[in-house]
Amino acid sequence: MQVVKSAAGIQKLYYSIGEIAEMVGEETHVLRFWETEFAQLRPRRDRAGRRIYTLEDLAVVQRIWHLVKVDKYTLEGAKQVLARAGEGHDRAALHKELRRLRAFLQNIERQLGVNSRSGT
Amino acid sequence: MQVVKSAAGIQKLYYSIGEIAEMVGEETHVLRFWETEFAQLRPRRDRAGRRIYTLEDLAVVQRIWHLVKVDKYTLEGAKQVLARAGEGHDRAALHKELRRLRAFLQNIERQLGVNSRSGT
DNA sequence: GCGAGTTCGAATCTCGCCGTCCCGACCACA
DNA sequence: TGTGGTCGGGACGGCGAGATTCGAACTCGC
Repeated sequence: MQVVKSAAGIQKLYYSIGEIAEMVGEETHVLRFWETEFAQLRPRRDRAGRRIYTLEDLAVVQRIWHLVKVDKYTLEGAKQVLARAGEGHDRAALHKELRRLRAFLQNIERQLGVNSRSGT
Repeated sequence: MQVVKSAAGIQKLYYSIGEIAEMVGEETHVLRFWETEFAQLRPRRDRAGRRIYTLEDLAVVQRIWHLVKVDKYTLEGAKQVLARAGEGHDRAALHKELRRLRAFLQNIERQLGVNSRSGT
């Protein structure tokens, strides 16, 4: 707890590997290992070469943690998911995709309404 | 290819473990192993005690195969997914969930439209 | 009814993913 | 100046997910 002191309610800017490790309930060496595996996890360093994690970095760690420990993907599988999530940063494409999805859901809903038999 | 002979275009009723294995590109021993792991995969047996797979069994095998080999879940993860997929057969609940989802998507879309700055 | 092929279950073996452990060195700060 | 966190690297380890092996049973074409 040394990088940026936080007065009441003020968010810290950076966190050490030990703090992050504790937050997600893993050991520091696991975080270091994940760092060798996930291109998305590349915290900056301070002048002494030590990792400094932003809240964004924390989010990435938590994402990985969830994929691996809760969903139970292999690391390879988690990489795939993250890589895929990294796409689609185009706003127009997102819009389009959302519209498509909504139409799709609406369609399902319609079919559920009309077809009252539970055909196999 | 011995259980039920298929004339042109007629679907067979049952498939042997060897046939199923070939269809999904795995060895028979893998299917036997998966059977010990997945409660959903319990093909019936013929009088001699040999497995006979229906198309439904095939679908389960393919589902597992996709989860493990494409999505790259661990077996444990694939089990979770399958178990979860087994729930939610209630039509009303589905309706509700669909409506919730549509509203959710609509909301995202609205925010995308309004907020033109790429925050964070 | 014979040989070739498939399947059976159980036991044993293998391999590599995913960490663990250990190390000496560095750095901060009290 | 000593205590504690962090650094990277290399050796080590458990175990998840198959692979292999076995003798025995069954089926099929002939």
